[in-house]
Amino acid sequence: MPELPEVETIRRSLESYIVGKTIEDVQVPQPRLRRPVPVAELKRWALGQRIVRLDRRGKYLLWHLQNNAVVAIHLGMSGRLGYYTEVTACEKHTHVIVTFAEGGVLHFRDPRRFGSFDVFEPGRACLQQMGVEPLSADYSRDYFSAKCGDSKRAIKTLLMDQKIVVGVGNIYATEALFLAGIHPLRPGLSLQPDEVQRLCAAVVTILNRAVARGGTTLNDFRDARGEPGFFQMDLAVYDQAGKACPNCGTAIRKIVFNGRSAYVCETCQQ
DNA sequence: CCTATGACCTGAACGC
DNA sequence: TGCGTTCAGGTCATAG
Repeated sequence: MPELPEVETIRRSLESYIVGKTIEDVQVPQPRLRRPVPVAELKRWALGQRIVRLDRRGKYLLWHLQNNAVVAIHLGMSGRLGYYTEVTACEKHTHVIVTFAEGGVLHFRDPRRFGSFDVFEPGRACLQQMGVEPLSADYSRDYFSAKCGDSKRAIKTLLMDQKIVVGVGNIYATEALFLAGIHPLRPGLSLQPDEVQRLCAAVVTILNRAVARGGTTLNDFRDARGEPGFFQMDLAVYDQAGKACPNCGTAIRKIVFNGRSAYVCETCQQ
């Protein structure tokens, strides 16, 4: 489900509930996820530890513990974190339950099991293969050009490649390409310098807007408190097949490649 | 190395 | 009502 803005929204809402708290218990009623939840390691490194900081890296949520271990959570397509002040009955597809000494419990649910819930022991580097953060100073036209300027891959595929830039998924790649006026199927090497510039700027604009609005409410996105996002109004093209392009009125077309849907205004995006 | 494809899962929405 | 089909915000392994 979530891309960078959704994970960031969850991070912000969860932060106030669990930073400074001590992990008293970890239960794993269903360890099967993308990778099995490492139950023994998780208990070994997390039990009794205080959470000192919540961070986000791409689509991962990171819990930095007092002993320098890191809990890394990916929500896949359908992952949810639910915070409750009282002990609460375990819903279907609940994989991990974390209980805090100061009160409060957190449930991780993921029906499709594309998510993950891992722990990295103190000092062990994690998530080394990931690209730059699009909302950081590392992300520039020059960086993107260097990574994509020689590639024949479709620009939308490049935008979604987490080894290049993290956090951008199908919705925001689609929206950024529309805002930049660039066709999703264009090979990376075909983009002119001004187009790369426009695209990088569009990614930043779209992500900042989405973060400011608390993520996208397409189907069932909720933050850790169960509040819906507020972004539903201006998805210009994503999931808008047949509707009028907000710029020119041309019908938005759905195209499928790399096993994913993309939406495009064939007039505005060349 | 690069690229494309299917596998991994469940559930919601839709057509008949 | 129910059954079958299609599709979904993401990675990952493997084949060419």
